[in-house]
Formats: sequence, C-alpha cells, structure tokens
Amino acid sequence: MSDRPDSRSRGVSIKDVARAADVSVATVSNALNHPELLSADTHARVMRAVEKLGYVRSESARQLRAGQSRMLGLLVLDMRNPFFVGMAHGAEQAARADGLGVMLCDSSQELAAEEFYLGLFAEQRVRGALVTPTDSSTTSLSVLRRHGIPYVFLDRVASGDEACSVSVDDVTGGRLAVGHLLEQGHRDIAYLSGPMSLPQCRDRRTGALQACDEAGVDHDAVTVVETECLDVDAGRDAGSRLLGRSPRPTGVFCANDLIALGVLQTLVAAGVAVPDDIALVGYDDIDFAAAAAVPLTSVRQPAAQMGATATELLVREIAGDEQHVHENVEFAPELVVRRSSITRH
Amino acid sequence: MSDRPDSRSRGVSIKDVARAADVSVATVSNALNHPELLSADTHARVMRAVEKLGYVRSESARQLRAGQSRMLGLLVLDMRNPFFVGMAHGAEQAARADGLGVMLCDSSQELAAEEFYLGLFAEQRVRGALVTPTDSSTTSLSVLRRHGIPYVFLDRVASGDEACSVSVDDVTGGRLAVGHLLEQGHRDIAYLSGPMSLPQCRDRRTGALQACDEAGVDHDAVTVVETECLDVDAGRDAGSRLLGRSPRPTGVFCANDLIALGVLQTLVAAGVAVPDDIALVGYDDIDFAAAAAVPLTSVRQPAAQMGATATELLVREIAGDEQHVHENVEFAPELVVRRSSITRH
DNA sequence: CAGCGAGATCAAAACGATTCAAGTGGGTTA
DNA sequence: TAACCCACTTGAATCGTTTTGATCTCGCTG
Repeated sequence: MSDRPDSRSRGVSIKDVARAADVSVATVSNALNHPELLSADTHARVMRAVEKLGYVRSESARQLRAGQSRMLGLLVLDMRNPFFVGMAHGAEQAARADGLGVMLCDSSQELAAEEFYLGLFAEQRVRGALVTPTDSSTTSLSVLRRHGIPYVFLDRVASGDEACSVSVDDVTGGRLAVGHLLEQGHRDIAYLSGPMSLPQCRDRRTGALQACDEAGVDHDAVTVVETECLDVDAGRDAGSRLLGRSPRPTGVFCANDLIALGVLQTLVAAGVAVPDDIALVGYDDIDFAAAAAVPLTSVRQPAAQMGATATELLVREIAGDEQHVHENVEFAPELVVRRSSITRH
Repeated sequence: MSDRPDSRSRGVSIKDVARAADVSVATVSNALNHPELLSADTHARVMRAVEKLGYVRSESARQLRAGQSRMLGLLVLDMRNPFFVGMAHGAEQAARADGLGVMLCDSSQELAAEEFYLGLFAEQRVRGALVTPTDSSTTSLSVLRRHGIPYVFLDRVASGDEACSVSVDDVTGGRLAVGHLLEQGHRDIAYLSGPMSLPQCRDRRTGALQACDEAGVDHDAVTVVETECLDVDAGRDAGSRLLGRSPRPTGVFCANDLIALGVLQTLVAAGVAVPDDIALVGYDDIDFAAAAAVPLTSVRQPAAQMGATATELLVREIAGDEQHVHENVEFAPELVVRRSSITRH
C-alpha cells in the first residue's frame, strides 16, 4: 500500500502513461500541452492514466528540449534584511503572474558567493536574472552575457547601457536624511556607512555632503564611519565606537535600518537618550523601524514595487523584439520622520 | 566584440568544446568530471577550450541523465518572518556544505501555494524537501511520496513515522510564556493566536492552559483570540480589538513576535503603558524583538540550528542505506525575559 | 616476434520530454 | 471510382550530458 516506489526506480515517465492509456508518447504530450488537438475521448483516457499513475513531468527533460527554463534568478545582498525580502516578494509576485518561478539566492555581499550563484544561474539556464550587484559584479556577470541571459540591476543604476535597472536615487536619499538632521540644528553628524565598495553607500554619502552645501555648512560637519557589514551586529559595534568618541556626534545617519537598530540598542543600553542626546536616522524604512525602541526616522524605499518593476522590465526584455532598449527606472526616496530625530525645543 | 551570442542560438554545448579541442564529447565530459582518466596534455587542451568558449554545463541535461537534481526544496510559511529566514539560512549553509543548492519557496500559509510549490519540487526532481507544513499538508505531500522524494518536517512534529522532523516543544513554549505572566500576577491573559489550523498555535495554547493548571488557576484566566495571519498587520488589528475590550486583559501572550510588535505599536500609540498596563510576551525571539519600543520578552527558538539539523537529517536519509529510521529531533524553547513583561512592584 | 596489459580515447546508447512530418481511416466531392 | 480532405494519431528526431564497453596504440615480456 505504500506510495513510495522502489528506491532504484526513476519514477513514472511519459512512457508509462502512454502504455497505460494505450496511446503514443506524442499523444500524452499533446494531451498535456495541446489538448485541443485530441479527441475528447482520448484526452480523457490520457488524463485518467496521468491521474492514476501520479505522473509529474520532468522539468529537466522539458528544459533540455526547450533550451531554457521557466525560472528567473534573483540574487540579493542579504536575505536577512527585510528590505531585500520585500524586493524579493515583489519580484516573486510579478514573476508568478507571468508564469515564471524565482530562484532566490543570497550572496551575503561576498564576491565568491556571487560568482557561485551567477554560475548556478547559467547552469540552470534561467530565463533572466535580477541582480543586486556588489561593486565588482561586472566581471561576474559576463557568465550571463555569454549565455545570452538577460539581466536587470536591482537597487543599482546600470552603467552605460549595459542593462535595465531599477534603483532609488540614493544621493537624494542621503540629502534628505542629512538635510533633516542639519535642519534640526545638528552640526556634528556621523554617517555610519556600510562598506564603501557598495555604490549605495557612496551615493548616500554624496547626498549627505550635498545637504551640507545646501545648508551652507562645512563638509566637516559629517564624519564618515565605515562599517564592514550592514547588519544589526555591525550597528551595535558602531554604536559602542560612537560612545567612545569625544566629542560625541549629536546626529547619526545610518546607511540602513539594521545598523540604526543596532546603534539604537547600544545607545539605549548605555543610557544615552535618543533623540535628545543623539538623533538617529535610518534608511529603507523596514517594518521594524516604526516598532523600534524609539520609532525610527528613515528614508523609505518602495521595496516591493522595485522588485515588481524590475521583473516587468526583465520580462519585457525576454519577450522583446530584436530592438530592446535598456531602461533605467529610478524611484524617489521619501523621508519618514519619526521620534528618533525630533529634538525637543 | 559583443559577448552576447546570437539570440536564436542555444549557447555553447559540449559538442562545441569537443570540436574546439579536437576530442570527442566523452573526453570533454571526462575532463570535467573524471580528470584522472585523461592524460595531462588532453586535459589541459580541453580546459583551454572550455575557458575560451566560456562553456557552462547544462544542468538540465545532467539532471535528465542522472535522474535527479542537486537541489533541495525548502518550503516555508512566511518569508517575511525573520524566524523562517533564520531557518532558511541555517538550512542553506548546511546544504552548501554538502554541495547541494536550496530552492526557497514561500507558501504564505495558503494551501494552493503549498500544492503549487510541492508540485514544482516534484517537477524539478529535487533530491529532498524541507517543509513547514500547514494543517492539511499530508495530502499535498503525496506528490513527493509518489516520486520517492524524501522530506523532513521543519517546525512540526511528524505524525507516526511518516518522516523525520525537527521541531521545538511548543507546549513547553506556551507554558513558559503564560507561566511567566501568571507569576507576574496576571489573571486576565489574552492569547493572540494565529490560525488554529497551525499545530504550533494549538500547541502553544495547550501549554498556556497547562501553565494555568500548574499555577492552580482556572482556565478562564486565558482568553484565546484567533487572528487570521501571523504578521505585524494582524498584530495591529488584534491590538485595537484588545483596546476595545472591557475589562482589558493585563497580560498578552502572542503566538509570534510579529504579532507582538504589531500589538505593541497599537498600544504605545494609544498611550497604553507596556508593561505596566499590559504585559506582553512574544514568540521566536527574532532579532527585532530586543530592539522593540519596549524590549520584548519572547520565547526563543534556535532557528538557524533547526534549519541546519533538518538539512542534516534529510541528507542522511538521502544517502541512507535501505534501512533508514525516521528521527524526530525536538529542541527546547527558552524564555528570554525583557522589559515588556516585567511589572514594576 | 607474438601476445598481453595498461593507458588513453571514443562511439553509441540512454535519460524524458516536445515537435514535425507523415500516416491512418472515414467521409465527401468531382 | 478516383481523388481529396479532414480530424486525429504517431514514429522518429532532437535537445546536452554521462556512462559503458569497445578500440586503438604502445611498450614490455616471454
């Protein structure tokens, strides 16, 4: 009575179904893919056999024949960051609407992992790829280019007309954040950046300095502190380093909300008042920012929408006629002010 | 000079490499998979051709030949819940160590999605599957059974000896949480449960009632409030419903931290003091629990370790000799007390 | 010098599906 | 009656890889 077939067996194949329904394999294939070609009777007979045997198509066989899969690859920098999960979610929804699956991978910002996964995408012959690249991705991407696999940059502007891209104007984001802090009267601001190898981190700094210019304040007002990672732990570290500094900055702009939450924890634990002693601004506006110890001011990026838009661009490129023109969609960031940055007057 | 091949082409195949290196396809295959069979000279020549042409193996062709893939399927209930992401992360690490990839899917607790993805796993002929099942998964899993695809339950005890499983003792978890609230003197406790179709939610209630028994308190002390989802939004909803109730419960136990964070937000916004007016206990101890507006007391589950352990069980079953005996690993939950539940005396 | 074994290479079959051209059979038309 | 058409079904080729057993070439031994 066991459902479990002999462990050596390869499972039910189209041949078994053909035999059971007493038709050719071609007919079984047609029953599944072009039912309109068959007489109602035959179709029913085949489907009954499929049902009875529990037949499931072998995707690898179809793929081999078709020369490509029905999957998109999605490579993100950090799955534990809700911002990326949000993008992934948006991408998945959009892909499903087009009958495509998504293969989600996490490069952990390591070049080796990135190369590994892009190689995997190529081996799988994914239909297209969505990539949040690190600095040096251009070379790793050649494996996709060589196989004619189109890709779209997510959360990064494509350089030249290499590919489509979906991004957020990070310069503006940085400007909004630091502009807000300057407006609150802060003149000693720390920018807790992630690794400067990430364009996002660089752009946000540029924006920070622009904000200084606009406010007629010297660039010295902003000190850049580079962290190795963009996660909560790194934030806690950076927080303790801040505490040791003298004079302490009065305003802190973090490259993302995870860092900001880590800093916040350290500060609160050390009895430093936020926002009164130190004002804090994060980036991404993840769900948890609003629920933080002190609700976090943050620069919002439309994560799900970015993922969905990128998928649409990719699908359009895949379906595209010969003449596809790369498109760079740029969303505007939005400052969401909460308590962490509002100094009492 | 473009890297991009003709869009009609199928890309470089093993035949092209064979031609370029002036050997047979069998030799190319051997160069890649059994280099020790070849003369050093031939091997080098082949590898040079591989390099030059940018050849990448077609995974679907290998799979077709091999009859199985080098992938595990991982189906979680909610990718936006950091607890599941933690499990996924642990599973991925462990799988990579065994040279296996992980295909991550999110059923969103919907049966239809679950069936869709399990079907996908079968079509892909994954080597094995890790599943966080909903109530009714037993039937959907038959598609795996029929194809001899082994699976392991994640965050759920297997019934009978159907499969291996990795879980946390949710009854104890519920008991710890509510026991703690009772100890703090609360006698009107709300249990904000997710859908009762989830065994986890049911078990935690059982634990809650056990705690009452142990404290010699009537079961009436605990009111169960069922929510539809286990996310922050549902928590916010449940929070407003709590506010409308009279008398208000003084202690609230939430089926997970997302719910708890949602409730917390609503309460804080409404000026209800946590923990003084209402004490709050969550579940999972996600990273964000410690960083919440009021640091959240929570029941910790070792997410990454669970994922890793499940993968190991699965790998063992896959490699297993004929006589595999299913194993049920159960981790112990741990109460992490923070401010949200400590009533001032 | 015949015979043998080892080492290196290869031809061909197989995996499971899709597709296309060709075949079948029954009915209609010239 | 022959020619044709239509609806349905099928044989065979094909995709890119791995593997098995065969072949081929040496150099060595007896």
